[in-house]
Amino acid sequence: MGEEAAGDDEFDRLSASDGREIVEDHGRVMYWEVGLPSGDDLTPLSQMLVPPHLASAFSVKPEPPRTDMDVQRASQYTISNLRRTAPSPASTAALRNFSPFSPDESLGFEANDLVENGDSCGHISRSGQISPSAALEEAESSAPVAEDSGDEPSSSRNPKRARLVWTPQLHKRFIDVVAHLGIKNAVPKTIMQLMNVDGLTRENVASHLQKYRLYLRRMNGIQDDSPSLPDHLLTAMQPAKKSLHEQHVPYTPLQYPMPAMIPVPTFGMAPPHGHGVRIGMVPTMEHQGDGRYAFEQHYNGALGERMKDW
DNA sequence: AGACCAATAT
DNA sequence: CATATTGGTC
Repeated sequence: MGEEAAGDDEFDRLSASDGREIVEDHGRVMYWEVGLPSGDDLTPLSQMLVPPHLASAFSVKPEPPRTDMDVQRASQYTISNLRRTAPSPASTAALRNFSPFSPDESLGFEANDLVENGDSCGHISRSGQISPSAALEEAESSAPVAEDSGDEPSSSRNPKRARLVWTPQLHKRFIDVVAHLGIKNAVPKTIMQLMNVDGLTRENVASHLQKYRLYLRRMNGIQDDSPSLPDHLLTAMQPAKKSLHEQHVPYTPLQYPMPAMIPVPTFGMAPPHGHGVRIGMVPTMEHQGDGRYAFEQHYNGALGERMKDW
């Protein structure tokens, strides 16, 4: 795993409510934009890059139109990779924050996007399609949010939360956090806090943690590395690496400042082979005494990929 | 009261 | 099987 490779210094808070302005803390990012064409000079998202006739002439499949959400997602992915790649000076120890986009404002847009795209599994699955393995190892993306479309159970104080689906991204976050805290500190509440995922509850984490522990237990009992065990699974589930300094990790280090990940509630179960885009609606929110925000809901990351056997 | 965690329920 | 809920314990 990337271990603590991801360091980065102070964090830059990219606040792009609508995709353009990049506000950040120390003017660190702005200069990247110097000299770049302005938005008006760029090709509109709606415009096809390859003209239809050319596409057909070369048997090129037309690219699905991109939406702001797509762009943001791609941007996050890029940032996330940059962070991991860039060797961080000293401050390696503590994993740093990364906060692609401000969570706040990001509410409105995806709801529509999702709705309109209803079934076009095309773009939604993108994040998960980066390649199955990639999805498990890298990609961090936000899950689109879907408002309960025409759902009754008043969105407000609905006591019934939809079942959370631990997508590979969510699980990855979980693993990262657990790995970062020692086994000692890896308890539900702390994990939940560090994961910083909107709508994720302590109960959700506790349950997952229980399962994870069982997995670990079963895992080291059977050191057998016969033929099975698909690599990526191993990678994903590897026992938390104890860093040399995990002993005392109050809170700080690993932090996912923004609630980019969104739990994916669903009602029905995933069809045999994942693919349908399930839209879960989640009622409401509510909250734990300490610091978390309320929530949103969502649709399923549609990554057909589920965690297979871990 | 609140958090953990294992057991049990859905 | 994956998650949620429960209940005993600290």
